[in-house]
Amino acid sequence: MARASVEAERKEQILAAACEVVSEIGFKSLRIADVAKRAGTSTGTVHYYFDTKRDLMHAAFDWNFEQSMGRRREILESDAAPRQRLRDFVESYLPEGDATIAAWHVWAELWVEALHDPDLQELNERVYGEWRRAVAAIIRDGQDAGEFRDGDAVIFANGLIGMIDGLSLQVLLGSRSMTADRMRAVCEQVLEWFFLTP
Amino acid sequence: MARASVEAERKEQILAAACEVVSEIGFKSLRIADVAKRAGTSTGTVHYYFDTKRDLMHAAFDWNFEQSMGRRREILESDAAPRQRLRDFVESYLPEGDATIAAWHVWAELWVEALHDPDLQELNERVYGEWRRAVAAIIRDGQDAGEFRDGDAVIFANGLIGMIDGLSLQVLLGSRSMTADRMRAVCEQVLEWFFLTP
DNA sequence: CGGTCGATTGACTGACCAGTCAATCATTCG
DNA sequence: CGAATGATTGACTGGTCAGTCAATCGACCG
Repeated sequence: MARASVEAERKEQILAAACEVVSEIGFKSLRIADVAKRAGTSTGTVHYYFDTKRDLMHAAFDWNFEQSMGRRREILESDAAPRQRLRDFVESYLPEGDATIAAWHVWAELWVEALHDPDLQELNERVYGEWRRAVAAIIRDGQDAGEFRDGDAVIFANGLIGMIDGLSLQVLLGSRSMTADRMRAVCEQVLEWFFLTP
Repeated sequence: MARASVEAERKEQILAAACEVVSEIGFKSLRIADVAKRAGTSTGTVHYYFDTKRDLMHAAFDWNFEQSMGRRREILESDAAPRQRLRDFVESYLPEGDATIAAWHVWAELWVEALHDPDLQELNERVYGEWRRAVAAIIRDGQDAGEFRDGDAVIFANGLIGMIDGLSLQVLLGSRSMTADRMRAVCEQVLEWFFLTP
């Protein structure tokens, strides 16, 4: 059964292609034919692995998240000081560099699609939960170490993540008043207030 | 030329209908026929006033913003204390109540559409600029009155607005962990840190 | 070698919908 | 009244595309 690997490999190709296309032209404009072309295959093959466009996109959104999380595993599992870990985490989400920007684009498309799709809301909930837990854990570590301000870690985490999402959107929109550098400055300022300077 | 008023009135009907439909089913699923039906007219009439779907949606996004701003004029121009004005402003953006939620939906659709449409990016830039100026002005008032923490008012404004955007998205997505009430709590906490308690 | 079956292809179809247009209606004005 | 012009209608068209399918390929095995 050497062919079992073909399925996984081909699916991965197609999902990566789907994410690239979504990031470049948006979900609304995406055609199965675009994905097939990008994946170097035919529309028939795309449909062989994913019954409907909706199935394909759900899988692609899921895959996009797994990839993003994978890229950050190192930071989250690092044993650096809480301050550094939180700084690294925030830095890694700044919409800079092709991979990060593309992942943000896909993520933004998911949000809007999810407004009218309970299954995607579920995916968002799961993913957002992972973020929140990861950030809250760092914050609790920092509080235990006396490095961070006291207060409800979950509220801090929600505020920080929300801010990152909102600012990233503006950066992605090419705002002249909110560039990645300016976003970095805002985030650093917020972290500064949050860190206790003994 | 009594008929000049017809144009404005009909356009308004159509734009309002377009926003309702976008908010209910999303831009991607919106059909001109849906808008026509909602406005109580025909597809022909919609096309009589708006050449293309794109024209219609741009005008609708614009209209949605004007309406939102209109609903907040009272707060922004109030002569209440800066603390109260900032609280009222934040409160008015919580995704609660049909009108506010619908406006947020439309706004979210604009964001994603704008990722691939420079004209809409321009609209976002204009609108976001107005927000930022309004909030920064309140913050400066508060700082001058010695009620708010010192620091760059623009950075504060950007951070606060970004956070509101990001949190609102999660609320709109029906997140169990981010309800309007929880968002209110996060915002209040942030404002609390920001206000000086003499 | 020839049979089996997973994988791949792309032409095709049926549904959908933005935008057009010829016809009709309504208001104004000479 | 009866033209002229603005407003409205909805049937229709042309193009688009998701999903289907019959044909083909090619790896593996007996």
